[in-house]
Amino acid sequence: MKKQEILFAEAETRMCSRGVKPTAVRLLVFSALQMAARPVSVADLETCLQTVDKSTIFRTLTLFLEHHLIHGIEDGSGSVKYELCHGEWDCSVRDMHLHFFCEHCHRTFCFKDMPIPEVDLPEGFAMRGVNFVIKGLCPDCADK
Amino acid sequence: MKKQEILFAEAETRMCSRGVKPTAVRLLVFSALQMAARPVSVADLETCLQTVDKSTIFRTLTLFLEHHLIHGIEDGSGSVKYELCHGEWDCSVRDMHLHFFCEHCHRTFCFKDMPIPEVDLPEGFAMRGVNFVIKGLCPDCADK
DNA sequence: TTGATTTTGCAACCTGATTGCAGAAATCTT
DNA sequence: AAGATTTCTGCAATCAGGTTGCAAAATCAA
Repeated sequence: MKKQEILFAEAETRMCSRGVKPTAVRLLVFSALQMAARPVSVADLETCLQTVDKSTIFRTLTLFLEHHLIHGIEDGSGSVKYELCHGEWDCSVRDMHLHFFCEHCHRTFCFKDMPIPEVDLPEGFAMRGVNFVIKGLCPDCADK
Repeated sequence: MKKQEILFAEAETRMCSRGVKPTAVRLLVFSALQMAARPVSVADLETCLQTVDKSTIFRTLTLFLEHHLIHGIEDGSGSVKYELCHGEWDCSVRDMHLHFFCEHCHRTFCFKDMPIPEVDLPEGFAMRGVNFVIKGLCPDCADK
């Protein structure tokens, strides 16, 4: 079985388990996310999936978000980035990790092994999500 | 001395100490930030400073940012929010605190007494700023 | 097959951010 | 004080990312 087929099989399983019908386009979008080395924007996906329309990508991502297949990261670049959620059951805070945005090359890095620190909110505040992005210079840009 | 005069005096001192010329408009913007209970957007400032143009507000905030008088918060609402930096010397991570964005009423709260947790970045990454926003429901919206 | 539902592409729109430019205001020079 | 120079501000236009309406295409169900 080829790499692409394995990805599609995994994508299909995952989508079905969350109640998302695995259409051809959705499999394409999902596997693009599987192959991405870092969080990607709608524009990134548009570039690598030339056959698929921006609005369809957008709606697909919205659907994935609603069904907790992916989460979105606001890195301050002006466009939201998306990545697959690897937690077993939901996109809870425990499944998330830190991100780093390089202000020079504008790439966003995942620090997969750095979970979001626990926080004790004041009485009455209920947490449903979190966005923790460190900004600065990545190793490639450190001397710029 | 009236409240407004005290604010202006403080604003002027602060601006001068950071090398920003305290024009009339800048004093207005600065004191609006002083009086704000929570981080505000350009649109918020436009509303409360009807005499000042949006682009001037924008340029003023950009100037304040460059001179570390304020910092910007990306709360995921689509518009950047701004608040005064209260640190003595810079807008370093140590001067910053957590923010909470209510997904129902779209208000952003400051948790002034909750500093950003320390993080150990991988070798080669240099931190210059941070954006840590918790999302969920505030006490007023908790039962919605 | 036929009719209903869902998915997709295209084009248009919206909103916040950003810029070009010219007049107004402040500053400098003599 | 007057003119030259620089800085600041308002207006209008532009840009980019996000979002939606609508109709055609694809899928599903009877």
